[in-house]
Amino acid sequence: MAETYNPEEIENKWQEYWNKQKLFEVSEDSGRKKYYLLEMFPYPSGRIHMGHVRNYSIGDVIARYKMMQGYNVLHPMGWDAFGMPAENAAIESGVHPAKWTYENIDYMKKQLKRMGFSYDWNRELATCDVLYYKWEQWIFLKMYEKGLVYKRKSFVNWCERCQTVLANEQVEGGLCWRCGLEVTQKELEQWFFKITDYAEELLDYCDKLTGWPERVIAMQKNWIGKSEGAAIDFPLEGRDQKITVFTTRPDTLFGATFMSLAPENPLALELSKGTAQEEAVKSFVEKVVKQDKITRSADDLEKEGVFTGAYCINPVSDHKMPIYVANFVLMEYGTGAVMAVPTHDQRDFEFAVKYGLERIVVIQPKEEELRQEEMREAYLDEGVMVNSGHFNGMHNVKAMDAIINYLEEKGCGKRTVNYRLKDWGISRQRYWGNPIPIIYCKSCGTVPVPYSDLPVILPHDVEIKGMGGFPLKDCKEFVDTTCPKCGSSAQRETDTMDTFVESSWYFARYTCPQCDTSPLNSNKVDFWMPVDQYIGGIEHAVLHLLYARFFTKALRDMELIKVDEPFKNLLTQGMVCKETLKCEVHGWLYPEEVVEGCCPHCHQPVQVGRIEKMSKSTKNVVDPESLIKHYGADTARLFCLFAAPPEKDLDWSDQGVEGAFRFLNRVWRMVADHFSILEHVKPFDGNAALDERLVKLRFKTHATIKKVTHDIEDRFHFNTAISAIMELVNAIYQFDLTSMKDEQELAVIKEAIETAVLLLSPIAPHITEELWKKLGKQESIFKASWPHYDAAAIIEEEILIVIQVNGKLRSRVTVPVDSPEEEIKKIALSDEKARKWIEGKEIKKVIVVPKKLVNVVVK
RNA sequence: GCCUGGGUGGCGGAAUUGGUAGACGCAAGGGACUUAAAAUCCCUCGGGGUUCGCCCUGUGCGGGUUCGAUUCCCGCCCCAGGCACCA
Repeated sequence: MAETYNPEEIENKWQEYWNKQKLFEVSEDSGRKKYYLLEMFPYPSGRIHMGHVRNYSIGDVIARYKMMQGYNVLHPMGWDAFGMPAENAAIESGVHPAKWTYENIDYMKKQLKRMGFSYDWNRELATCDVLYYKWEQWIFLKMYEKGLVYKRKSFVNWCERCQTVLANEQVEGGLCWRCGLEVTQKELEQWFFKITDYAEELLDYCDKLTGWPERVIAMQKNWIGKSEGAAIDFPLEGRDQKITVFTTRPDTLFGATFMSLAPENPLALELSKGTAQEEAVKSFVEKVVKQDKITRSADDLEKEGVFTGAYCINPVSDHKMPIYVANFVLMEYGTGAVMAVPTHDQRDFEFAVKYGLERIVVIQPKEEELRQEEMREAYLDEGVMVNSGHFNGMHNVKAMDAIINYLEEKGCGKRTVNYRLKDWGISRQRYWGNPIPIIYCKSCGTVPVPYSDLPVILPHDVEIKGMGGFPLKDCKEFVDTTCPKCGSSAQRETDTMDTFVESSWYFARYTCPQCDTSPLNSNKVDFWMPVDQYIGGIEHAVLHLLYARFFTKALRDMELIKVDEPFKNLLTQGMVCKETLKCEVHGWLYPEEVVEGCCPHCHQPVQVGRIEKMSKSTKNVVDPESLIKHYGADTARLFCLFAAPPEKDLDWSDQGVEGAFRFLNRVWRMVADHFSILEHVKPFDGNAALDERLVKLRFKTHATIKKVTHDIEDRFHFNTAISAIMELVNAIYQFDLTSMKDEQELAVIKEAIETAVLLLSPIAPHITEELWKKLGKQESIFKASWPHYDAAAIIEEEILIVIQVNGKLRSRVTVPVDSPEEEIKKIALSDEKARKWIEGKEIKKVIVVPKKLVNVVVK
């Protein structure tokens, strides 16, 4: 009896071998074509999860496949190591974030190694290492020099009890996630990156990213949110001042009967000052500004407002427009002021009805006549201009341009483009992040840290408390410094950078992770960039990918990099999901808790809930480690790749894993049970006549090479590639090797087996490496080249032709492949089964599709 | 509301350019091997009918184009994701 498949043993063995052979270490001085494959790096949370297993398995197949195709493959891995969980761990259990992070990295690195991924570990980087964040500070300073960084006041979520800033995702239903107190908005000085400078280019290049999924492009475009329109000035009554608004509907300008200001707009308080409205405006503004962002943006928020007591003048109609403060106007979009056209904007309509404001119809539809007093809602569609001075009678769409031209001539407006995209606020009042390299001096003001003084080292000994103050602010040794300009005592900036900053350039840093003379070594970065294939979760479709694109353009303009875009091709993989179990009383349950289908606490029957993303909170996670322990890394990889195509969500199935394991055992036995027979057989070289059975097997072998190559190369559809390999293995199993003596037969089978093993190797690298050796090979299977199909072997002499009558399948016949159309037609018409459906009817037409089918149309 | 995807057996999914719908796997059922079980191997497996040859029907729903539609077009329903008082 041959040895059985023991994944643990062989996986460890080959992982060590690859490591010793330095199989995956690459450099740029090679004559081979480069291929840069990158998967999104993980946050070192403690342990890898199934999402990582899936993401990195997909990447590893491509990396190994490209390697076997002869490419010089850069496949790095590292750690997105700054961030809040480390700080939370410190608050909860007193571990220092650095210790926590590095211990997690150690553990997760072991787990990744245990999966057998083909990383060049020499290039490993952790973003919390001084060497990495030093150069990020350098980039920050460069951006500061170029005017891409600025500081301004901005609102943040603030918890008064915890005395801390909260990220949007830490606000749960308007309450602080930690203490449950109502979250308020607090205005703080914040650092910003001027991503809006690149808005147009970021949008423009969306259409050039042909290797990106359409939906990601759509999301990015959506996020940038370009809209074209006009900026129009409204002079204030009785003051030498004006309000500028942005509108996409300049055609409705004659219908603008009042003005709405955002509560945050300083004009709101300014205009009401000294009027009877002052108090009302003040209390309204206070009330709205205090609300948290979630309550504020609720879709059922009642439209409310207050009159400011001031008026402005419609520049085209000279109409006197009351100025209101309204809770639905956003300070962040446009100018924080909106011209209100109640007849042609639903929000303005509702507001006007509520406060009894004037409505003037300025666009008339063709079908009916609008009367403002009968209108139940705003009219938003096209029509003809009315009540609009000399624009009357014009179609409103054409009038847009005409009105803007008119405003430009009059000097009270201009054509404008507005973006939804806002500048990127990067200030975080956190400890575990990259310190912003700025110094504040009483006499010199804001002073950037000189390049020669970098890095600004994040101090190790700080007290991390759950409540009150920012850890860095309380660290005197860090804060107190001297001004680089005048030498007098000064204070350091205590904000750290958003962790999205680190992930905005790590892909470039992988090309030269040790470089300490510059953020990027130009020879290396120019050799490897752009990333040929980037793989990661769809959850990063907007922010991370947009920021990384922005950084690449900014780095390009600093002449640190030559490419315009970082990622040539993008694959966004779906989530890993699993069935959930729920007790009506006790909530989510782990599968192992459930006793005979009942809740362990109340013994009520457990409901099998819907399939949801694996998550600790829904208790439907599967730990990769136990999976590997039980089945090995190859089975884990195979299952993840086989269960669904990468871009779709993957539904977890324990039986599916079992099936993947079963298949690997089947492959194992195919070789291991017969290797004494096969070891010294030379694979068939294609130079002799074979009997029919062997011709068919050879056909299958080479057709499988063709299909698997296509599925991996052009589609990343590993599930169909695997099923093709399964078919080949099934075909090989049709032969009884033990009783086989014919050399030619053995040669054809050996060719088939070697092919199956080769094709499977990027997917299940350990088992195939072992079997490759058993097949008598000396070198690693990953030094073998990817098989090419023999075109001659997949030429068919006879092919199956389908015979249809009136489009319905009636018969099948086998004909010589080169049969002329007339011949096929004749065969079809005389076919016994087909004749039953043709006889007694008039043949109207016969369609012959070469090599496919014949369709006889009868009446 | 707008923008993307998607809807195919009991389940995950195939069908690549308009040409045999359901590859491959899972589950289920049957059989072989075994004292027995596991493992393994073989067979069946959309629904309905059947004289076991086959026949009818079937890819969310309703139309259309075509010799022929899961695939293309129009209208609708449902699901998932993203965006959203964006002026």
